[in-house]
Formats: sequence, structure tokens, C-alpha cells
Amino acid sequence: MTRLSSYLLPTVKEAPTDAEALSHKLLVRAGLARQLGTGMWTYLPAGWRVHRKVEQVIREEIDAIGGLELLMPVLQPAELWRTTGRYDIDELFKLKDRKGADLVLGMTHEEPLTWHVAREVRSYRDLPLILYHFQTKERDEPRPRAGLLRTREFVMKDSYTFDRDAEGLEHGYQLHIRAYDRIFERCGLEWYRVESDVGMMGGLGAHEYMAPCAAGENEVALSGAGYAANVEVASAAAAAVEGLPEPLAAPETEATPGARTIEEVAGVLGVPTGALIKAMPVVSKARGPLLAVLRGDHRLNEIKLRNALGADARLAREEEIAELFGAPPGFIGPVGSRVPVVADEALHGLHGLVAGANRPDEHLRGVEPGRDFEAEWLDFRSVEAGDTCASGGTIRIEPAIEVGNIFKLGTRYSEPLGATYLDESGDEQLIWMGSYGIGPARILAAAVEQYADEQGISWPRAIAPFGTHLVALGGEGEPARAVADRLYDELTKGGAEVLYDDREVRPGEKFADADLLGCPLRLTVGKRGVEAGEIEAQVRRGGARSALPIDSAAHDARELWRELP
RNA sequence: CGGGGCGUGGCGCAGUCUGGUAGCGCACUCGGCUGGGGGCCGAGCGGUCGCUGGUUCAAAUCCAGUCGCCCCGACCA
Repeated sequence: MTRLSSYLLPTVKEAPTDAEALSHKLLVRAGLARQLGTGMWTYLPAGWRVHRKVEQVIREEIDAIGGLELLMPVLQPAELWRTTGRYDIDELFKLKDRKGADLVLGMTHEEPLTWHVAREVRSYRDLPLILYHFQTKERDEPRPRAGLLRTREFVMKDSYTFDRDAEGLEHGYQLHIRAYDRIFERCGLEWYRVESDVGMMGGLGAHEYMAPCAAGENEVALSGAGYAANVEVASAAAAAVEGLPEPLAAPETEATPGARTIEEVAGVLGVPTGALIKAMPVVSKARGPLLAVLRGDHRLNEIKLRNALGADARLAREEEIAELFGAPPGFIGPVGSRVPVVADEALHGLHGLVAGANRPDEHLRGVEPGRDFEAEWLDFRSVEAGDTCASGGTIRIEPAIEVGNIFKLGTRYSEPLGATYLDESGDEQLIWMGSYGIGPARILAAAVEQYADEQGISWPRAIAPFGTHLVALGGEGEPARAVADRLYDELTKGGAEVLYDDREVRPGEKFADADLLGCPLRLTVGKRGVEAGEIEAQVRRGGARSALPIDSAAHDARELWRELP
């Protein structure tokens, strides 16, 4: 029984003024969610229905690949996290019990699950396993933001595969790709599976599932030729520089007083910014100071640089620069560099370039990599719109929200936690693991972002809080009300999920609330229609209307609903 | 962690600069009119102005501290 007169759906006309993201505004306006504190959100009844629908889609698909659902606690012994070396992560909430024992609030569940598997799995006969749960994650985020998009507490579906070797892991990984593709498809999202950084999880490979939307925190590089990657790791061929200066037999010094930025130097010397060599002082614990150089119009990507170096690296701080690199920022260059040079591949084969002279207020013209300086060649620039992917497509870049990720962990956790099995020969072997996350809240928020219009939300059918929003016009005792009551019973008995607006409020308010809430099908029963023997159906997305004869309305509405997106 | 901004009935805001009886709109309650896109009229309820301390005859207003919240950046399993 879902009659709006006795339901809690507190819609509001005005969005919170401090809300920026569309999903943030609409989830509050439509009465689906409320904020409790920074990064802390309550789902109101209709919002929680959406969350549960998303969960159910996920559950069905993970079950379909053989996943076994269980439940682990959020509260965990600190010892486990010390064992895997993750206790010092800043995002990990730490606390003590009354006896002073150290505890943590789980930000994910590799530790406890691997610990269990280490105890329960003894033989190769016990493998493979896919275990998963839906559980709250707690993360002390540096900056929660955008409503439900980045919160400190959220439910995650996390599944884990346990296999005897790399081949088994690959199989479990492929099963998850299949399940995930189906999940996002069924939820009605526009989505991409992209290559991603393995990050601090460590591991052998990773993909992210991205839902493009304006409020997205990530950027994905896409091409018509099918290339899709997070810009954190994307690679592509750079567009050529227009108007590159003629080569010189040897570099020539030019006075460039006060010209510190790429734009200033390019302006003073009358060359395109792409003709400059951008020199970025970098410090690596493993490799020492390095000078990373790339095309002046390109941006250094620290993640790609670390991956390419196979070592830690960060940009040098102001005070380190003079000491380690011997020239003021803005005038540093690879020619005669004190420290080893790593060069981005997009510089390869260029000539007539401009670089800092490693002396204040001077640059060099006519620089040619390879001739004028030696370098280790790597790929560490961020790709840009207009670049060309390996298959020849032109790259475009879109903001997107990460709705899921899959990781090949390998033995990163089985080793410290001692998760092993005995193979056919009786030899002890490490279990190979993968981990796979989905945030239902992000699916929900992404769906709002992707399909909302001026009037409000437009839910995909599979995750709408209610399939049908039945609006009764006219008060208690009027004929239209009796027709609506009857239709509500018929629809409900037929298995439809119906929100029945039986409130004593004016029609305009009912329509506005229905549009805001965004159920895929709206049925309106009013005096006009009833006199004509009809009720009115309106599809939320696109607004197509049709008249259904009263006698067959319940049946017709079900048919109509089935065809909705 | 750096930068910017904001805390005043349930919600959105004005008042703060220049100290002197806390106000507006919405929502809510009651009555009436109305009834297919957030309607109208009337009468009401509701606020120790985030908190603590200070200055003053007097503090929402000035000063100090503190807590909370938002945005940008850094960061982000």
C-alpha cells in the first residue's frame, strides 16, 4: 500500500543553495535523501527503494556468475590492517574500544575476507570461489562532495575472487566483466568500461566503469574507434605542432628577462607554446632528482610518470628546485641538466625547440632532443582532445563518475595474510585474488545526472522508486476518485509497483511532484477523462501521452510500462 | 592541507558595514473561497540570531576563540 497521503515524500521547491551537482539538488528536492553532516546522508523511503532496486540488479548478476553472498562487519581489528600494511592510510577511520584495543572501520573488506579464506580453504579442491557482500564502507575522505557522489559512508557491493593461479584469476576477472556489463546495462545507464590505474591497491590490472555526467570527478578519454581509458592512464599520439621554428645547427641563447611561464616565453620569442620544452623538476625516493621534460602545450601526468618510471615520483617543491636543479623555476632546461632527464615521447623527433638555459632570464632556441641532450624516453603526458588513439580514432575527453571498478590483486593480500592451498602435489601455493566494487549510490546519482530535465528526475525503469505514479484528481467522493481507487487495486494486484497520489492537494502540485520524482509512467485520473471513459497516460521521459480506456487501463498500462527505457 | 564563502523560526533569505523593540517569502495550523500544472483571502503557531568568552548602559550587529557547513584546489583503493 503506497498512498502518498500516508507516505513520507518531502518534496521541496528550492534546492539547497550550497548544492552544485544536479543529482544533489534533485535528490533533495524530490524527497529522496537528506544530509546529516559532511559526507553523511540519509536515504528517505523512496530513495532507499531506488538503492534496493540497484542492489537487487547487482545481486542477481553476481549470483549468476556463481557469487556467494555473505556479510562481514564494518568494525574490524586493527591488527589485520597492520598485517597488510594498510593501517597507516589516512582515509582509514581508527578507534579504540573501552579496553583500549585498536579497531578500524572498514573502508573495504580484503583484509577480513582473505583472513577467513586463509582459514577455511585448505585444498585446490576448495577453489575457485567468488564471495561478495553489500556492506557499509567508512572512509575519512579529504573532501566529501556533490551530495551522494562522494560520501564518507556508503554501501558497496564488493566481491572477491579466489583462484589457484593467474589463469584462474583471469577467468574470475572475465566473469566479472560480463556481470558488470550486464549490471550497468540493466540499470539503464550510459556507461564505459575503461582502462584504469591500479593505484595503491597494487596489482596486475584494472578497469573502471564510468558513467559520463557533468558532475563526474573523473575524466575519460574516448575515441570513435572504441578506445576508452581514464585520463590517468590514457595514451595516444599527440597532434603535431603548427608553426614549429626552423632547426638550428646548434642552440642559441636568447635573453628572456622575467619570462617564466610557457605563455610568456612563447610570446616573447614569437613561437607556438608547442615549440617549448616544459621542464618539470621531479623528486623520486627511488631514483633521486629527475628533470621531466615534455612539450610546452602538454601537461605532465604524475600517475603515468610513476607508472612509466616504475618508481615513486612527485613534483619538486619550490625550495628544493634551486638546490637540486641549479636554476630558478621558469629557466630550467634539459640542455646541460645537472640531473638525469626523462623525456615525454611526444618530444621525439622535434627540432627547433625552445628550452630554459639553466640560467636566470635566458632560454635556448634551436634545441633538438637527442642531439643537445640525452634522455630516457617515456610516455607521461596527459592525453588531450584531438589526439589520435592507436586505432586511429580522434580522442575526446568527457567528465564521468566512477560507478564500479575491477582489480586483479594477485597475491597482494594472500601473502601477508597467509591464504594458501595445497595443490595436487601437496605443495603449498598462494591464492590469487581479484576484487570488484560497485557503489549503488553512484549508480543512483549517475542515473539522476544523466536523465534529469527541467522538471526533475527521469528514472530508468529498472531502478525507479515506483514503476507507475498514479495521480487522482478531484476530492474524496467524486467519481474520478472511485475510478482511481479501483485502478490502483487492479494495478497492484497485477504486480505493478504503484505510488498513488491520493492527497487533497491541487492538481498542479501533484503534477509537479510526479515530474520531480520521475517515475517512468504517470497515470492521471480526472473528471475530464472519466467522463470520456478514459484515463491519461504520460511517459516521463519524452512526455508522450496516450489515452487508455478505463476498462482496460490496468492491462494497457502494464503493456506500456514494459516498453519504457 | 592551502584558498574563498556561509551559519538568523522547518526551508530560502533580509537585517551586521553605522550597536538601541528580530523581519520577509515559503511551509505549517484554523476558517472560507477554489479545483487539470506549485491558486486566493483572512486569522494564527513558531526564533536564547551556531557555541563560548570579551567590549559596552545596551550585542544578531564590534573583538577573540571555537564548532559546523559549502565551493575551488591538493588528495582520493
